[in-house]
Amino acid sequence: MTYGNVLHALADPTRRHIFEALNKGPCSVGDLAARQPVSRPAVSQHLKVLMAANLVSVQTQGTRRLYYLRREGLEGLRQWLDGFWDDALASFGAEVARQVSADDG
Amino acid sequence: MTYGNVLHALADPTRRHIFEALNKGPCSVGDLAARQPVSRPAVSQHLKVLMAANLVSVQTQGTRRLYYLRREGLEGLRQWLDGFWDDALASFGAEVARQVSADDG
DNA sequence: CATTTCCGTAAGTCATTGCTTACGGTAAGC
DNA sequence: GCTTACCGTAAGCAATGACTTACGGAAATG
Repeated sequence: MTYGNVLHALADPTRRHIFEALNKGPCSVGDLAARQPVSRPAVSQHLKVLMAANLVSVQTQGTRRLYYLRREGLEGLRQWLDGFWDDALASFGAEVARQVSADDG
Repeated sequence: MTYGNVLHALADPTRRHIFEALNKGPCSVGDLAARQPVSRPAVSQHLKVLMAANLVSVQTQGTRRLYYLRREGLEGLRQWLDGFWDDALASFGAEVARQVSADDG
């Protein structure tokens, strides 16, 4: 479920651009929007989705709101991905795959 | 770009279910649809998307079409994820983050 | 206190998309 | 050859979503 939100959040290209931009360091919403081909409210809405996925966080600084990246938010997705290379699952999958390829030869 | 397709493909819950089901071994479209709350054509369309993302592949076997998982399709996404923990980027990000937290204390 | 800056949210629009039913096409069985 | 099983695609529909403009609120500036 947690990696579901992450996948959904990172599936959008604009959201990925914002996320990658924040990887270079914290940034305000206005500066973030200036480097995107979309309006500032659009960026704000995207940040809301990234927040819900625990991929970014905020820190108010005067009138500005500095968003920064949260790499921990990627952990769930990473672990889910690693699961596909799990030894037990891989060996089982390989065995079934061998049965399939057996029809070929 | 390649991980973009993967993220898009895996963002849909039904597609994830299909993908995870194929992780247990190859399966036909009908059997796949029997375990999903959607119709068979829907599964077929989802498989088309997974194919475009190089996440699955097919092998015709009589009238049946056995779909199987392709773990290589996840490599691009995995590498993209690993990039966020890259030493250089991380140190740079940490430095900027330190500047932000400097305002706090 | 009035103004400016920076931002989040509401409302509305248009494209995307996930789903369905209907159809056509290929391979096995009699 | 006809039927049956299995599947991909087309067409249509309802829902989601990404974007815009308009508005209102909070903090620095004078």
